[in-house]
Amino acid sequence: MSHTYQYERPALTTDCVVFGLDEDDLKILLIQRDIAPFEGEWALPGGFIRVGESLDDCARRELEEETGLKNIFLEQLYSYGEPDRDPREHVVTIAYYSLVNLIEHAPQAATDARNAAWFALDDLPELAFDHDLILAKALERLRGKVRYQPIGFELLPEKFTLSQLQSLYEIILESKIDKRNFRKKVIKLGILIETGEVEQDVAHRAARLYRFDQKHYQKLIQQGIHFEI
Amino acid sequence: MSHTYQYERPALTTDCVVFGLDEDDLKILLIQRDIAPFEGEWALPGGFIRVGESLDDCARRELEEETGLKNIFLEQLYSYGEPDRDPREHVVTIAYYSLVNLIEHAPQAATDARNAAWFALDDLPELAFDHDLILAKALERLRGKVRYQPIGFELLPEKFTLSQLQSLYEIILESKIDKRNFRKKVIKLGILIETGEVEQDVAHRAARLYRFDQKHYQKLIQQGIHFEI
DNA sequence: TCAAAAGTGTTCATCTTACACCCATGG
DNA sequence: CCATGGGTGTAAGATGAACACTTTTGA
Repeated sequence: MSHTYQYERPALTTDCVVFGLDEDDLKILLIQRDIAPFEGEWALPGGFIRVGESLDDCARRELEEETGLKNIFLEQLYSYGEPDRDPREHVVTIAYYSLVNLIEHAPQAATDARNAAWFALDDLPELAFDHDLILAKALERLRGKVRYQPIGFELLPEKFTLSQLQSLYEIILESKIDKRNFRKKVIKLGILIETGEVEQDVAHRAARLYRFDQKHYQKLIQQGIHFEI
Repeated sequence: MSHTYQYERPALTTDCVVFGLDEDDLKILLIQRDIAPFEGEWALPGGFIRVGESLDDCARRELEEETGLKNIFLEQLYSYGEPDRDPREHVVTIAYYSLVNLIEHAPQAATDARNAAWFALDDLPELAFDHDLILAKALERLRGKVRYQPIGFELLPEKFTLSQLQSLYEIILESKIDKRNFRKKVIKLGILIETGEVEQDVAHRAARLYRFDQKHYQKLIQQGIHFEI
């Protein structure tokens, strides 16, 4: 079964930068390629777009097929189409980035035959294709966006402590934040709900657990409130 | 001459939202389609990507072919790939947006046979395909970005008055700005150079002309200075 | 009782906002 | 001399940054 067109067409793929957060590192999920080109090297999960499939659907499908991840935060990042970015032929890729919380989505290997693994950002292998470029763009987007949209919550479990939230910002933005000022600020934003619960099984004073107030956040946005951390 | 592939492939295009600014309106440049589908309707300039051509190159080429515009500010916006966005077949488009200054790039008709025209945003015709969606995204991007990156200067002539600059922000952001506060702010940013010249042929006190200081801006960015208007 | 992290306010400097009048020019 | 937009400063309020000690808990 083959398909014929009047004019040549580039091939089309999606690729996804998956970010996860553990205790003290921002990590990304990579797949070890089992076919040429770049066989044996590490690459972003992704694959070819099917006719009749939307870009978002493709990105989600490939992610689930290659890593087992589903129902996660996913957002389009940028499209790459330099003619020589794939040595086989002209391949255009629509890149996405995704945020998952490593506690609920364990860093286990992939569901199918491929080898998937989490890598800390400062301990990355060489990446196949132009995936280093894509990763750099994703990081830039994450660092920019986390400051004025509450996407960071995607990296945390549903209930979290203020220290966890602060640590998230410190890790992503690579800078220290003053504890008292940080707490004043996020509390004043009014987008956190105190659950009334506290941490369990910690060897020190247990911290209060909070949830992100999605509904109230939406209301604030509609009122044109400018959120910034 | 035809081309055969093992798997079906969506077609690939670029489309571009071109913004221009005149005295009191933000305008966009549209092309009247001369072939089906949507024959006779207005659409964003754009067309099919050639194999071996980068996405940016394609956007620039199409823009020049259809509107005569070249050497202008152009930036990738977002990619659209809903399978039914084009009634003919599955077409994925990489959307761009562009900023031109209407004084140096006159609102004349296109170079080739097509009919091109500038429309004020509040007086738009119905757009072909999902181009209304793309336009909305471009506007959102422009309004967001103009506040923290000096892209607005692309919409002005090389030398401009502070009133023109203020008017630009008022038009794009659709809100009034205090004259004294605005001037204090942009002067303090230090990214304007006084040319020493003044307006000519105006029926009132002639305003000073300024230029955007690209080099100094780059230096500030490298120092991590956060620019905001 | 010790270690480890949670939790909490005040002060000072900076930035933002609101606001009104004289100036220069051409017609 | 008048109409038009150009150009300028100050005061009050809001926001951001710096900073240290007490509390709770489990080991």
